[in-house]
Amino acid sequence: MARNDKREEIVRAARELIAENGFHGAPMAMIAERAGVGAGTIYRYFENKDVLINELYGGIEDRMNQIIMDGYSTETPFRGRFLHIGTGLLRYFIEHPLDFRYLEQFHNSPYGVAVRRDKLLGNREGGCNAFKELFEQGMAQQVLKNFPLVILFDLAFGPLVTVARDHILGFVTLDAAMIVRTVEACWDGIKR
Amino acid sequence: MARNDKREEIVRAARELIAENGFHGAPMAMIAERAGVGAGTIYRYFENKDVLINELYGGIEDRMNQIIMDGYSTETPFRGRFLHIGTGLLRYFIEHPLDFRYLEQFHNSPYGVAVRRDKLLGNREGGCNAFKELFEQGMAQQVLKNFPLVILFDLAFGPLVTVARDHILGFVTLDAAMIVRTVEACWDGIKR
Amino acid sequence: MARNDKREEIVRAARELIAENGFHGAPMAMIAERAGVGAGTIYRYFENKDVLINELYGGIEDRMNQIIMDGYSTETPFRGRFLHIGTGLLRYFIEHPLDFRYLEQFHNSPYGVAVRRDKLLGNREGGCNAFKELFEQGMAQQVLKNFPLVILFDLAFGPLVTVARDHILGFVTLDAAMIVRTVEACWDGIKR
Amino acid sequence: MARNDKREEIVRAARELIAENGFHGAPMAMIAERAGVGAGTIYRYFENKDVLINELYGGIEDRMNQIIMDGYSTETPFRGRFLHIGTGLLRYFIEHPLDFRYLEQFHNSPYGVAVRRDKLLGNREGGCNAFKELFEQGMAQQVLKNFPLVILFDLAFGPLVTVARDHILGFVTLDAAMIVRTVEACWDGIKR
DNA sequence: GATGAATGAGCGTTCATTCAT
DNA sequence: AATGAATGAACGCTCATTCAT
Repeated sequence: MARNDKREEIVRAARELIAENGFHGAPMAMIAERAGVGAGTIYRYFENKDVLINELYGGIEDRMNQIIMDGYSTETPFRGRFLHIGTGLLRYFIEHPLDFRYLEQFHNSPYGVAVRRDKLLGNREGGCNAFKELFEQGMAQQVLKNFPLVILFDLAFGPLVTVARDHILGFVTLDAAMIVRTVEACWDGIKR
Repeated sequence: MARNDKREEIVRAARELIAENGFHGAPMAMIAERAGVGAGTIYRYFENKDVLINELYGGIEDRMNQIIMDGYSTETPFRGRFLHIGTGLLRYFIEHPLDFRYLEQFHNSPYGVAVRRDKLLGNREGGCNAFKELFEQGMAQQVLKNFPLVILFDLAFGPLVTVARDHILGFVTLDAAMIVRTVEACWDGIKR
Repeated sequence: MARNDKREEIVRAARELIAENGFHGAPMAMIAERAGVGAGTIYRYFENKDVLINELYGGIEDRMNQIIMDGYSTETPFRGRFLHIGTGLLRYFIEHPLDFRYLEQFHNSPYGVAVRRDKLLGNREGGCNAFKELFEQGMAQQVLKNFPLVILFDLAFGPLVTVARDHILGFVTLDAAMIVRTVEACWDGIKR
Repeated sequence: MARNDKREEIVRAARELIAENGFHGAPMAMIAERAGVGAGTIYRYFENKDVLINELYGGIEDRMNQIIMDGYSTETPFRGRFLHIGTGLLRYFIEHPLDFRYLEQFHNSPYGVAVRRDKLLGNREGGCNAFKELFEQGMAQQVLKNFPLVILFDLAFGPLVTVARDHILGFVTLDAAMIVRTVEACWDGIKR
């Protein structure tokens, strides 16, 4: 197995196990076994479990941003841009429940807080920046309600995450139309 | 220390530690130490850690419901009733950050999922029933958008939780006015 | 409850629980509960658990000896005397399975060894002395095989204990006739 | 230390401690210490304490059966066959006092009862089957007293176990001649 | 570089014993 | 005298991490 393959297997195994069982349900030995490598090998690629968890997070976020931002254009009117990102996000969650579960586990840990702080301070790249720009422009042009940026994020993101969770847990089933309607409702919440 | 004081100390210590560090970061021995009791003493009041966690949750929920529902009247128009509950909830979260953090930890665990399922099925008492009634009536009277109840919950609750978290983590600071404006924005999201 | 009643209740509860569940399955708190007394009360009557266990043993042995030796006469010929004691013993075991189980638990512990040592050295009273006398006389009069006393004990007692255990565990069912035949077989083993 | 050595050390330490102090007197940490390994290491070789206890038992039984049955021939007359097995057993006990004490502890536990049940039902291999065959044939050919098989076992085994215990505890000392005479006495007990 | 056996601190929990009431 | 709440050492077991091979 080539070096990169090995790393990839470790990442895949860790994501699966953590998403399925939480951080507690994913001991390093189990990750190693599922990845088909030795337990010690993981430590050649990741300094320790925390680092693995953080890198895993970054990988998911990157892939998610890429998919969401595909076809995104700053030429589109505000509402369309919001719907693009919002539905993209919600669709990604639903189509990648393992990633979603992982993100939830992650955000509910000390690291999650640190990462979120960096994001809000703009220290991190990603689709969030598109959101940030969108919201700042939207407020400047009086299309959006005048709120601290963080709250605008929460009004827009909050329901999407919660809805995705309920879909994945089986409390409700979202089809394409419902996804759109849900994101439209979020828009109603933030638009002036 | 009287018997009830001791129990209260255990509950306080557990809530603090779990809120601050999560379930993993709150070993029974540490809870006992912070409560100023012996490790075995906890088991006189709670059969095991799971029971402690669940009772803690129940206590928080009860207190929260009581405060939120105080002054609530089904005579008030829909919007007013929603604002009453929504601002009550958000205010409670902000004024009881430990409770809020605890609830977050709890809902991100297998127990949390089970509890949420019961709630949705109406098997549990509490403020949620008021919400449920409000939403069902609101939809029936065409005041609210027509959505599955679960999604309506998410559109209304999701942002409040997210906003509360950001306030508590210090990413934004909510004053009384901002609390109201935030809940009003949530109303805009669900109203027809 | 009078003092002696209380002591008796503790003894009864302890015997039952230890016989049923072994020493591990009989915590002091459980004994206290079944006896209907406070946990600390036991320590007014018995210095600690070990003392309780030992006194319990003595009580069982005393009662057993009394029953077994009832009607025993040194006038009877050797064989009859052996059958009297042997069948008495086996019958007692079968009719008092709790006592038997207790004795087994007890003998399989450090205390059991000490007690057995005392017995063989003649430091303890009881039915054993009758056995001892019987065996010593029997050997002197060439009715019994010439063996160290200890071995004669073992040849005579060993099967009775084992048979009783198997009866109580349900591996075999002994009726009155079988009891006699079993003890007769033991006699065949030791007689010259 | 090689892998097999380590396993062997754990087995040795466990057998010693359990034989000397019983199951309660042999905590896993103590076994590990005496074996010269870390506490967690034991769990690489044995799933849990119960498994360790059972495997230990199986190992002892296997070795014992092999030694006892060495040179055993179904051509030999009944008495000779019984003496072969009986003296083999007693000699094994005396020469392997740790094994003997271990077996006693084991049989006085829930597992021991289950194992004995299996043996009686013939679900287990080993020297017992030779005994069983011997007894059944012996009864059929009227050489042995007519007893339920279980009782015949007890009459033959019971004294051997008891004698071995007394020898090991130092209450009596058996030499080769005394071993033979003891087993002969057992034969007298079961022969017609 | 890769391995996986070995480690030991730390977990949740039990229970004989004490002592304030 | 009697209580039973409180204790904390000790248990079986897990798992992130190390290091000899």
